[in-house]
Amino acid sequence: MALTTKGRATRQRIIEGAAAYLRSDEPAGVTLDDIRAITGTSKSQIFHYFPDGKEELFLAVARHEAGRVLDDQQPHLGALTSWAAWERWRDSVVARYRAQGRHCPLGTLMGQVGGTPGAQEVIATLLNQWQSHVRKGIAEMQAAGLVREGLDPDRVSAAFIAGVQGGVLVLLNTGSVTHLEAVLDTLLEHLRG
Amino acid sequence: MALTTKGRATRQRIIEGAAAYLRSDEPAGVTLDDIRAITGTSKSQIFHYFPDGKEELFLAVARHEAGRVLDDQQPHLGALTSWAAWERWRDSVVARYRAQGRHCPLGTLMGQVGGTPGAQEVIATLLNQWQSHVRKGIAEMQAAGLVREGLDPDRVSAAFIAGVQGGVLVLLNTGSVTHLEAVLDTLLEHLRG
DNA sequence: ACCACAGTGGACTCGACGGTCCAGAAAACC
DNA sequence: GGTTTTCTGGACCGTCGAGTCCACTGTGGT
Repeated sequence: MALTTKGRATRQRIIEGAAAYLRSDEPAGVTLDDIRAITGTSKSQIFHYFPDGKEELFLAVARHEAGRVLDDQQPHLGALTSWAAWERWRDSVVARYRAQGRHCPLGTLMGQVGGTPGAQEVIATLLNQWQSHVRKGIAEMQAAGLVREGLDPDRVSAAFIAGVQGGVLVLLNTGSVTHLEAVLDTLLEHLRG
Repeated sequence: MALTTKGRATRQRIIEGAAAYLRSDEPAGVTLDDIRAITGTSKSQIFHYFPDGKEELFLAVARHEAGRVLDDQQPHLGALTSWAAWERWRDSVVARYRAQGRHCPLGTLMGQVGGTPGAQEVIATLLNQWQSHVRKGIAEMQAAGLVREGLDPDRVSAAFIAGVQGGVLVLLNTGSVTHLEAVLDTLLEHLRG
């Protein structure tokens, strides 16, 4: 599929429009027709740019959103080299998900193309990158002698990832960020030793 | 709706059949027709016993499954009064979800009746009960002087709940229990001080 | 100017699924 | 035993949403 300038623009408009839509309203369940309406396109355009239809489109949107997840935590996530930096990161995560509230673009997407290999790959990649940032942060703190020696960066970073995911999950269901804060603070306390 | 003995049996058969189906196969997405086929009932029976249709039925199944979640952790979850008991609990949680693998009956149900108040209430109740068991365990360990004094049972139990949820979420996506183990072990280590 | 191909609109098909309806079987109750 | 209510089977309906098709328009190259 050779895309002209106009074509690329339309394709991008579809992805970003869908992403924006997911981030705003939307209780649960997006249809191609929703996206069509939101982005001011026609059926044929969607299938022109995403020949495999729903799955291909949703995966593209999911990748787009997955990128945002990490971007929204920058620059803090990329430089966890001091306790102050860790605190800032903690705050940015809490703020981001508090703002997002009960909506979860990625969650909604996964609800529709969940089981497919492509979807799992998107999530796995996101979690891996996320965890490796945290792991790197722990290792650096360790190298600087700021963290108890006995800690396994692999294990603790995995705990952070699981904790954040769970905190967000609880937020999605209850609307409260206390669990997210609790798990982050508890793990940070444990890091401090 | 006055139910006869036969009626109660049929109603129960529908709920348990649906629950069993969710626990076994099922990639994502259950239909009333699936349940009808599995349980050997007819359309009219389903709407006879669950007049509000899909939502009412799925909520009943969700309540049924939510009960199992806690039951499967007993008797350990109810008596977290020693480190050995905590270890047994940890193992039972890991074992339960390892066995469950990538299926998540409750998750599937939530994917279909997710946003409704009823669904959120089921989840909120489950999380509350779960957390209060853990909180009680922490308080008892504290009272027995087995845990560092400074800990806030509320906060740490919240962290445990978030951690387990997140660990399971990662398991669902990646198929690996390492995150669940990591977060449980890290939090236990933190409890030990 | 022409032509080939990308881009666009929108009507249409087709299947899936939730929900309705009614007629008949089986209990329960007197 | 007869009547009333519950239980059951399954045909039927309406809607919604993914994906197809084709006719038309714009664009870029020569």
